[in-house]
Amino acid sequence: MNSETIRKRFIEYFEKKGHYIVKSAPMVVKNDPTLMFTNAGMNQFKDIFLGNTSPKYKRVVNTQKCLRVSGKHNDLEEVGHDAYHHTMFEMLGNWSFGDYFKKEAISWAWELLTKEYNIDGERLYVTVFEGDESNGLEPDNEAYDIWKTIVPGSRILYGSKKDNFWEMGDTGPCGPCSEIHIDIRDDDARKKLDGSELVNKEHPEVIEIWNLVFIEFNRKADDSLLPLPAKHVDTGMGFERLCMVLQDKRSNYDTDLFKPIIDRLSEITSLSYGKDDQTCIAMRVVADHLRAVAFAIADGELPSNTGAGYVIRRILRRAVRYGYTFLGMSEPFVYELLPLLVNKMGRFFPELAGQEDLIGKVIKQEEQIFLRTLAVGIQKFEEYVKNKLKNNIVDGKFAFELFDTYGFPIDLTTLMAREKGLQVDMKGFDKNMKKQKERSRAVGVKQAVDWVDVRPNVEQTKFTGYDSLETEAGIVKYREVKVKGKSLYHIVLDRTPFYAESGGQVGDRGVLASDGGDIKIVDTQKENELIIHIAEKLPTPVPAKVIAKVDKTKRLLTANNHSATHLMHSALRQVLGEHAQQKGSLVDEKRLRFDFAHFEKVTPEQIIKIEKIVNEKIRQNIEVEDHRDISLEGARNMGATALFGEKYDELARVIAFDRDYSAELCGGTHVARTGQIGFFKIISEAAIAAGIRRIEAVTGHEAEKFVNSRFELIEQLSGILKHPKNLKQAVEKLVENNESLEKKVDQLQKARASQIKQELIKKLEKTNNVNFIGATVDMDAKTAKDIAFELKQKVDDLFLVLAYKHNNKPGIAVMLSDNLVKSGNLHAGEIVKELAKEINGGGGGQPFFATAGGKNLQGLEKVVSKARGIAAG
RNA sequence: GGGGAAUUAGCUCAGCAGGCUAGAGCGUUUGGCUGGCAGCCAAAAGGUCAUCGGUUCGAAUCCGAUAUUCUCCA
Repeated sequence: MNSETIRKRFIEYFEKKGHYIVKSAPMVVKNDPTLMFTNAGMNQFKDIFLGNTSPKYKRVVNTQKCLRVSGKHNDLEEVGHDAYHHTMFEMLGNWSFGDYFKKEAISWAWELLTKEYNIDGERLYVTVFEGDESNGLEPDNEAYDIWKTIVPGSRILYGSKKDNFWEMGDTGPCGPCSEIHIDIRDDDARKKLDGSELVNKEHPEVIEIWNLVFIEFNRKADDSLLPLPAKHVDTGMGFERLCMVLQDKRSNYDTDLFKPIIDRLSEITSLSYGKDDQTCIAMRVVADHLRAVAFAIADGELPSNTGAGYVIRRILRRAVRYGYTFLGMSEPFVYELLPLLVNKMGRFFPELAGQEDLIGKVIKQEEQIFLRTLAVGIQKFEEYVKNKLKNNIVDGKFAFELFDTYGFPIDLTTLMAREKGLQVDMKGFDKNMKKQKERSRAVGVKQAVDWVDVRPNVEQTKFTGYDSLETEAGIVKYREVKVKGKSLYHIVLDRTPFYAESGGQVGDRGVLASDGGDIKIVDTQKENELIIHIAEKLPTPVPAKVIAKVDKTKRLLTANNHSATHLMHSALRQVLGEHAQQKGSLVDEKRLRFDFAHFEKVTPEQIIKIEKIVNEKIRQNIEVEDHRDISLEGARNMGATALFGEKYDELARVIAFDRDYSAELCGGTHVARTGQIGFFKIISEAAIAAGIRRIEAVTGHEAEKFVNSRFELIEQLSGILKHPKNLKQAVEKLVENNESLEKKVDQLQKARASQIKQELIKKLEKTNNVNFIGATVDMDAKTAKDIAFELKQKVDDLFLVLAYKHNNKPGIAVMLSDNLVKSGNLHAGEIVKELAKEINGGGGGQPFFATAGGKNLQGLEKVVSKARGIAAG
């Protein structure tokens, strides 16, 4: 059975049992401070479990793209070394939100495995929760009794809290779970030792394939458990592992999901898979990481040097590093594997197939950048070995510097050291690494505190901000959050006009007014579906009722920019082509920033065209069409632009300005009529990544200001030039004149210098085989230096002392011919120090040329006479 | 969000225990030689040493801020 069929069967089975099919949420998580990437199937339903929102369907089935590379689940360093760890994987799941519970979940799981997938039931073992006294939890006898009707007791095992009690995190929904394990050993091995002995014992052939979680508690910050009002089922079955079992393989990497990629790798590298250990590991690493990176980019997360983008960069770099070290690849090659992945998964995940070009380009460029980083690191290493190596040990501090500053992987340093018969001081490296981590962790620690409930049982904040900017509201709950020792307060209301940051639009500011005083809201953020008002101060007592007022000016200006963004998005596609899709955006009250896919610079002509179209639409004063709670299907029929990597509910909102021109799925706030935007002006266009460009633009008042400032600049320039008829010509002429004048000044200065030189030569005094020139002159240090160097070329046996005055400060320059320095035991630096005493100063320099500065102008004459004395010996 | 590093000619970089009035290779231009596949020889042009400020007699070099880029950690 191939992987596509396996996935399809799962989904269709539960669809038949009344489950609604939900699309995989994007792998990259937005609006959740605790999570960067989706790391479990339940992530997108978290709000339902937490009671922040009510489910639209009680039964749901899905396959979820997951990435485990950071935080609690970090599998990155494991990947490649065994047959089953992955960074990115799919989690198949069926869900019940307050609907069916243990009985159905268990019997359907059994039926699907043994009937649909034809797995031999004899090979399956199940586990149930044994209870835990410290939490006062009973054994899960209910699950045991249900299983007892299906499998003999000898194949039902009790498991500990570690294996059979599932928790979302330190706090939050949790409950006992029941796992299904499979024994895929051969018959001989099974006869010798019963599979039940090997369950949960890390045996590679007796493995868990499905976890059925029965969520019934909420874990509080004080570690106590509260029963939930509704009980839920959350199941997760690793898709890659299931494919391995059903395709009768011993490694996930032998399934049709990975084999084509590994075969191609074999071709490219001319190395065979399955022989050398290092080669196999490297190929698995590459095959796995390709998937993670490609899907992340498809979800809109580009490699970068901060946050989630940095994690993506690291994954790709790990692949390149293994390829470089163990597969001999010193040119980009990962991107070449992409078409195979698209061929395997592109049909089910259109975001992948639809952006193949872009993903390939981004990967290729990223590979090139990293190979360059490696080359620099190798050079630094060679230099170090040549110049600074002591006792054949590579200093840990240096190894860390290579890693920390130049991004050179430590295992490559070790490898290169070994090739030269050197050792790396790993203790020193670890010590520095530890310091770095402590530094980072010391700041930005967020303390999670439980919410203080003011009025429980309010399900979800009602957002009223599309229609009004002021509402009476009640405070539902609040909490204090400490960031960097500073306290911030999070407030949740039962209804609010405040727009929380999302879809690129910044959060609202404003006040919550009450009898007890106003609460100033500095920002509004979303945590999943929860709208959080952020304040720096909270009055005591915390008022129960407030009037929530949004900062109107900021909101309106932001709306201008947001609507203009939509108008521009359509204009971009019209001018550049349909590929110019949104890749990111930021809208606030000052400007709009828009990133989109495009492979070359947008020409000035195209910019003008885009501006023209947008301004045309503004002047048409189009009324907004605001379709709320429209079905996804309906939105699509309207021709609404949906974006990859955005998470949308089943019910969407469509914002249209002239339906044929612009219709987008959008949750933001917009103008009532486009005329309100006033004027649109692009102020910059630049590349930000491979195939991604960024436009910044302003609207209304800001745009006016921008144009005016340019206009003013021209006026000022024209004014400076006394308002010529043709400004451009006048400037050109000015530049020309300036050039020729500069040349003339140059000539004159040279003439003057040569005149001074002549005069100085006239003052030459022959004493003691030395040609002494001493003079007090009026010039700056630079000129004195110039003259000194020129005289050195002209006069043999020169002993020159220039005592100069500039800006009412005295200075001395001493120049000696080379032969005097060599034979005469003279040193300009020493001489100038001695002379400087006369002007209350100090100085120094090289043996043949030195300078000094001081304070006493009166001493200048003395300097010359004293110098004459020295020259005379 | 925090730490480290880099920024010098069109390109790639050297110079950085303060002081050779800023160098190399490639590229460009000019002249000469030469029957090619990076031809050879000679010469020239090309630099606010990222920006701003400070220390100093003197800063590409030391210090601080800013910008951009790289990089590690969270």
